[in-house]
Amino acid sequence: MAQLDVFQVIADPSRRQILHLLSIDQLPINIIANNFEMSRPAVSKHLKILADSGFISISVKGREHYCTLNEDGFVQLKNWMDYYDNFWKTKLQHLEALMDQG
Amino acid sequence: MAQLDVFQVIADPSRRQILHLLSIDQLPINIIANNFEMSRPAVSKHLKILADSGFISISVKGREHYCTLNEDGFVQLKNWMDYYDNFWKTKLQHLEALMDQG
DNA sequence: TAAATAGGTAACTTTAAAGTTACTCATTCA
DNA sequence: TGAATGAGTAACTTTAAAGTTACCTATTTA
Repeated sequence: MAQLDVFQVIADPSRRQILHLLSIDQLPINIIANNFEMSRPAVSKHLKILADSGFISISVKGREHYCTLNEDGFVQLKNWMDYYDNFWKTKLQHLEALMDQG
Repeated sequence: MAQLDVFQVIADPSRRQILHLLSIDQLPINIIANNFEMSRPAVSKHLKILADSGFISISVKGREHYCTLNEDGFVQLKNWMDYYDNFWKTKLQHLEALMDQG
């Protein structure tokens, strides 16, 4: 399967909403689906994408599949963010250095 | 115009590559376009999207349009990231608290 | 001032993503 | 054990995004 792009994964508002739900509590798939207008199979697809890209884990308990947040996907995003965080921090420090000189 | 979703904006690999280029130096549009296989109008569209969503600023110098990174777009992403950073930090602290008890 | 350079935009095509319905399997419970 | 519940998946449709080409304007320079 083609490696999923984490940026592509969180581009979808529904998927971000799912992540937010799961940041409050772990939930079985039907409960998640109840929070959306769209059909359960649609939610199911989103969950598969989130699982394949490392944002959630799914554990089967009887006939229920519980979803939990998984740090892996977030780490990839954070690495990207950190680069630009550092860019802006460095820029600010540079400005401060100029101020000190002046 | 419909408000642009910053997550949607950075979902495109070309746009992220543009941001990376601009983290090294500010550049006029043609120079940016030279770094890509795609046509200049395609790059131009990406730049408009990046500008409209607050990731870059464009300043006209004669017939050249210089592109620079703009912090606004990044801040929106960072706010989102911080929520989940906090989620994982809190979770770790909770685990540590359990360890201390046990 | 004509040619070259820098860039915007409209019209169109292609493609992939997100949704749907219909079907299937597995588990639970009455 | 049959009905209900929880969930996966295949086949299809629709839509929006990303790219293209063609054409236009503005600025610079020879």
